[in-house]
Amino acid sequence: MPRLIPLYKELLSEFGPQSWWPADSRYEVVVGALLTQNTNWKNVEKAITNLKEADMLDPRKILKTRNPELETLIRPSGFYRQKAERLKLLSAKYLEITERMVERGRRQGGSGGVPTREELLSVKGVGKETADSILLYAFDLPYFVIDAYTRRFCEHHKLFRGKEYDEYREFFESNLPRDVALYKEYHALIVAWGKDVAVRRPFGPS
DNA sequence: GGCCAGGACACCA
DNA sequence: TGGTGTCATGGC
Repeated sequence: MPRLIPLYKELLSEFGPQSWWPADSRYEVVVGALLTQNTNWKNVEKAITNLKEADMLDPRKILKTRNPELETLIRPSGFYRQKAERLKLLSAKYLEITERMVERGRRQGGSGGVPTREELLSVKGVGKETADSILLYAFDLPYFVIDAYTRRFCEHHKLFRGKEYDEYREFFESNLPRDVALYKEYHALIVAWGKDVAVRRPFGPS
């Protein structure tokens, strides 16, 4: 466990609990995960607010809406044409997953039918980071989310040096207890750290 | 007014 | 597999 837990405690005491993901529902997490791709979270908030005010934060309603209307609502999040298209694809998958979970629960009692990483990755527009964000923050499954901040964090603290997304993910997952709450908070804290570093040292890490 | 943000994908060699 | 172009808004 190369210093991951001590570092976690340092981050927690410096930045405090982040309590991610900021959302009122599971579907809102999914929507946010897609809209935040290469975009400032502030812009995503505007888009989600628009969807809420239009009473459109519902996968069935999204699927029934024409693209131009959807594009107008999510415009602040950028890349709005492709995101509108992909939000529909992801909403269809979301319905498939949640209906399956309900059915499985009814049949067997309890949980089951949760999404797999593969089925999320099969949706056009859902890459590894988005898939893992959904698995972790929307479905409480133990996948550690890797983003640009996480790579910088590893570089900065000389924890690990790799190139592939999954190399980083496996580094964290194999060196931390398999704890969903820990995964959630750790990733959020790394983002808080990354934003803080960006403000204090605008010309890059180190 | 330029740079970048909680990426993903297509296309090319 | 590695590099490059594309998608687009809003804040600083």
